[in-house]
Amino acid sequence: MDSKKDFFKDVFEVVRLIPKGRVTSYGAIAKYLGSAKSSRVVGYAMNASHSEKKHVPAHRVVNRNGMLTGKHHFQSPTAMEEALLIEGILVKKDVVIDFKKLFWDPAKELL
DNA sequence: AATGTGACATACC
DNA sequence: TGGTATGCCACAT
Repeated sequence: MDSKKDFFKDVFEVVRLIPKGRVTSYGAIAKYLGSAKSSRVVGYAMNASHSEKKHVPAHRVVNRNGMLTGKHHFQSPTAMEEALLIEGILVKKDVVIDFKKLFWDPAKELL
């Protein structure tokens, strides 16, 4: 209540904690924050990440399907794939390969 | 101020 | 098996 962006701030923090070469899902973050049903807000936070002064690796966040649904919101529609590929994450048809293996669950990793 | 929309997820039909 | 409906919260108009 201090700030309406409290949720956003938490999301950004978690996203920044995502290790290189790993990916996570909106629902995982939302759940970690305590609101699994607020997954939409997580996605919205990514959209607001542009307002954040610090860089937020939003490219490491994908939907539950492992699909790069938000790549269109990046600087370039290919920036997300490129960024992921640079980190060693293979992307095919806008879908993260071995997403299940590369999946980084904050609720478990940050436990 | 109120309504609508959205980078999702889950449930139900 | 897939489309529809609802929940969640913040932002845009």
